[in-house]
Amino acid sequence: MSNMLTRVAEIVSRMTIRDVAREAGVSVGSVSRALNGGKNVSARVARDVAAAAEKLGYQPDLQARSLRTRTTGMVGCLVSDVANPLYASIVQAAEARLRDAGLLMVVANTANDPARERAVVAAFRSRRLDGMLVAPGSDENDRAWRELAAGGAPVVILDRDVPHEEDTPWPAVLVDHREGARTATRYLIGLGHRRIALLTPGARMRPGRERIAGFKAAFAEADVDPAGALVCLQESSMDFAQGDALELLRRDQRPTAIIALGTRILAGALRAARDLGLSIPADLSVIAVGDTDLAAVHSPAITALRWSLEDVGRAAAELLLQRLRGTGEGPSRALLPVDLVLRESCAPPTAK
Amino acid sequence: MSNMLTRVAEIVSRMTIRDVAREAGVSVGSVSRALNGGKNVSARVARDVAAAAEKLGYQPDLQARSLRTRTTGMVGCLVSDVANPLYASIVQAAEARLRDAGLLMVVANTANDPARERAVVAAFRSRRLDGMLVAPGSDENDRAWRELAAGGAPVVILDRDVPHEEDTPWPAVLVDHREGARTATRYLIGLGHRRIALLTPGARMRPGRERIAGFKAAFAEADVDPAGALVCLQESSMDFAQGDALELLRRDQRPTAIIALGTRILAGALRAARDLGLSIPADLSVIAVGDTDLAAVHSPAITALRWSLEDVGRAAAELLLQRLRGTGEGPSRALLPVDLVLRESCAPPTAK
DNA sequence: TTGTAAGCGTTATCAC
DNA sequence: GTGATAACGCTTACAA
Repeated sequence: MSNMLTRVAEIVSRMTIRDVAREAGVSVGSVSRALNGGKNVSARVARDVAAAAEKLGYQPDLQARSLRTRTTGMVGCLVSDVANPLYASIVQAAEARLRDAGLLMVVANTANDPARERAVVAAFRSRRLDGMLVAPGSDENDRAWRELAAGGAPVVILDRDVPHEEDTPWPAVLVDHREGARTATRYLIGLGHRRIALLTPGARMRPGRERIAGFKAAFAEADVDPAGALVCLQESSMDFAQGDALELLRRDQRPTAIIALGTRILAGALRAARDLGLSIPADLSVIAVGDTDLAAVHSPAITALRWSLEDVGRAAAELLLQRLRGTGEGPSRALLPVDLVLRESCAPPTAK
Repeated sequence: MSNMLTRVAEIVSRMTIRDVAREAGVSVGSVSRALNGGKNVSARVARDVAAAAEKLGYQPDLQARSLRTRTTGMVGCLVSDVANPLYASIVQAAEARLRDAGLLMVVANTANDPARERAVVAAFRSRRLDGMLVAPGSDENDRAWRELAAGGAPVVILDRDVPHEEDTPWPAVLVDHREGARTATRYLIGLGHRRIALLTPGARMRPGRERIAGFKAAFAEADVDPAGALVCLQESSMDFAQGDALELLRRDQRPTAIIALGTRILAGALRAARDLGLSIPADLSVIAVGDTDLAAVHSPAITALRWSLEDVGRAAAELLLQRLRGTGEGPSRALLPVDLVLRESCAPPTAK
């Protein structure tokens, strides 16, 4: 019994810097200096302190250190849903880079709920996180953004247009969805398509808005009838997309090509095509927005717009680190390219 | 200029409990009591303090509070890769539950590197996190697990068998992969299959080991030739799986059914079948382990083993919260079921 | 009920 | 170079 208690005590009671100081026969100040900078410490003290720390299994309390240094070594990451592959890869890459820099990452999902966003921002602020990566669910949540700015900690926005004070845009990593959509659309128009449907979730967020803009821009440039540019706003659910696509493909003047976002909407469109006996690419050309497993594995393989989520995460981490170190400003925004990966799902429309 | 400075000062300099005390005309102790328990405070003080806090925009420094209370309000989550959909959903669900309980979650990816695992465990410990959720990349990393135990903070293991001291198994959330694999195999045997291939990554981790055990158990129970149970260890790469499956399906005595893990391996197997002109399910039956988009959307739709990742995350969070609150032990392990979702990819083998 | 003061474990500022 | 000692912002006995 007493044996057990001893063991528990051994395990639980943590060694403090004072214990180390006593063991090494020096002052706490010396221990701190020896363990940190290594500056202004004699070789003897350095050695004794290291030995004592090792012997006692001392591990500094970073929590306490934070109180003094006013830096927590943690950054927050606010996304709507880490389980969404789109965010998961970004978070993954950012975390890797930040951990290499010795920082821990705190994640919080908001499910696109403005109230939660505010709560998370407040929580991050109260916990004094050194910085944050944010991908809000909507661009409109003024109270949250004011809080964000008031926090004083560096912030990097992930592929969103968050409103800002006049002349101080938020540092951000942006993806060039507009140019991507334009390229894809131009490609389809080049193949001879004149009625193309863009299946995308609402224009509430930057990526959707930019895609729609690029889509329309391609039609305008090519000088073809803009009425052929069919924008179909989608809930991000497979069933919903399937229903919508069915309706769309049954029309008299059905589109001869579809540009569909992500896994769910793409899957819905593919199912609809199958249900109607339309073969790809003979009867219908398809381009996926975002290169998912499904696009790559489907037969025929689906031509897709691809951008690097890892790059987004890495760039965001880099931007944040730059601000944290306060080293000469450098660029505060990054615009990442989108590529069109040609596969087997597009062909000229069959004459009618 | 001075205007700007003032504004910056307003923004950056944080209000402390002393500021609130001064503003409200009470002592810091009273402020603390008023803001926390609300116990032993007169209505007047409560009102004045609330007003002062509101007016000054006071937000308590949770970092400082932690130092006193010895609790950080944060839990760590160690996984090999949050971008892996398998973990992403678990992390998502756990985070949701924990945040509801007022806790923040710190994530760290280890890429299955034992050294990183140790580093992460140490970092979590140094930061004095209240508890942790752990899914190691391998069950063998003794130094890390000792550190983990030494930390003293409650730990919940995610679907792994981490070695433990004699009589104190780690609290854990386990998935019944063994029973799942057994059910799937039994189903195929019932359809008449006698040569079945199990494509799964190594047996280094619990899920793989359990699946193999269940697979073999089904053969043993059914009293059919155990030589028909083909275990094919896979890298988790599509190309590799495709090559392997090709080799497998070209054999004289090729398997008439395949059980394949996840998206990548499943995709490889499907491609191999297509390349060889094998139609599913006429020539080859297929069962997916894990219900992915690919399985649901493929034509024919793939019969799959499914378990709830959300439940894993939720259960883990629940188990951890229970320990954190120290409320009477309760069960320390959860075993979650695996279901077989019947779709269109399985049929009796064609006579040969 | 309220105020005072002693920490929590560090780091940083001083004299020496 | 080294050792006291004062913060950091908060909670919590303990006194009043």
